[in-house]
Amino acid sequence: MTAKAEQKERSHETILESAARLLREKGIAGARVADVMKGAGLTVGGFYAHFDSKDALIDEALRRTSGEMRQRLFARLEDKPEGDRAEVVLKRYLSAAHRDDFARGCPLPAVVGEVGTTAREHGDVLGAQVNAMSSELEAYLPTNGGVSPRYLALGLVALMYGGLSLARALRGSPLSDDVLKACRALGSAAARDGAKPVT
Amino acid sequence: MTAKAEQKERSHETILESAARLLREKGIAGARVADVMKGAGLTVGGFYAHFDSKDALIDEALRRTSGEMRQRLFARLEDKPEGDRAEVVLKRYLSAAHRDDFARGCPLPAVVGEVGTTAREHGDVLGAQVNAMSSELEAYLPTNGGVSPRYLALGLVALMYGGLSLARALRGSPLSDDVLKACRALGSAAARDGAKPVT
DNA sequence: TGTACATCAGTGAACGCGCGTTCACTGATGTAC
DNA sequence: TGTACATCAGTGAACGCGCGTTCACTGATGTAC
Repeated sequence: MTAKAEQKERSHETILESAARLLREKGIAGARVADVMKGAGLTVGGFYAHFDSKDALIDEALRRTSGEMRQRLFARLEDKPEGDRAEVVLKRYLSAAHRDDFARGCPLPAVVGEVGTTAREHGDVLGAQVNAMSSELEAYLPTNGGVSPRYLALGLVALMYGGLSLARALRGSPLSDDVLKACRALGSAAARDGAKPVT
Repeated sequence: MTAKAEQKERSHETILESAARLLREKGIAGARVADVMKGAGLTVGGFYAHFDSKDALIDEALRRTSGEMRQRLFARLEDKPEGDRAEVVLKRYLSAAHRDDFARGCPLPAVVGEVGTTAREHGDVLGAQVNAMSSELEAYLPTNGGVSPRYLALGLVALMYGGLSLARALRGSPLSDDVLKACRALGSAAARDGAKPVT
């Protein structure tokens, strides 16, 4: 590959990293193309040599950030006793550190609301990420409850996302820490013992 | 009161109702002032005779819609056996009907993400609404679990909000119904039996 | 190896558009005498 | 009761601003001979 092409690849990667950060900090609408390029040390005009549109960038950044998040969330679980692993995941996700680390954390709090209202076009990509997260969690859940691990995992993902999302929106208020703590308690019980069937 | 003043009050109310609908359907940024006024049968220019700013309108609409939602959510519970009431609330909130009824449903899915990222100025109003919802739910929860009803209620609010929010973002995909069902299962078990303490 | 031309990553200004907000104006309602 | 003036809810156009996207251009890199 030529030096020119290598340079372009590096720029593409830098732009994507900048977008990944801004997407998590400011959401879809808040991640402006000009700001993304500035964050990558470039100017606006060059953007369209790297991505077809802002929407294409958002899709790619959403996949990237979700993947990164899963890696961090499920990393180094072999050290932990088998029965504790789901709880470890829950505590990592619902920690004050994760709440405060927008730039490197889970992208869901920044994008789910927009996808539900004004950014429906990212629904498919979002669905795939939610499904991937839930599937990975499922492997660490007990099978002794009345609810299948798949449903238990989906419920826990909703609980985790909901708790983190509220905690971020309410950060600065004591309620924020309370929400995290409450979700850890609720989630840990279910992750350990399973959940009962619903009618 | 003069007929003129009465007319103005009616207009104020109509504008607020229009805003309440648009806020829930399209979020904070998506609820444009011009669209709100058009929805009220008026033109843009008159808006500032009724509200100081768009932010003031959003705050008022957020309080209004949250209040309405609580009323519907906790209505007619006297008919139900005491031990079933929290589950009834959960099922109402996490129903497909509620997911599909943006205009009259819970405003949280449309606003929490924005408040966490680009609309911090509504954080206080949002916090008060979350607190009100949790407090009202708390009254219907058992005290026999290892976790206080207050924490159990906060966790259930996060689960409900998270489940509805994801289900709305994923509507159209089978995953959407699965998320609702999973959250009902997880929530019902906790609402009935309490939850265990967390370390 | 050297030279002439082609390519193309990135620049910076401009485009069209839509937003929140302002403002001069209108005409129906209200008030003073 | 009638008349002259004041008020003010609502109109519609304009303002300043920022967005995503386009485009003519630049200059370093790559290619052909």
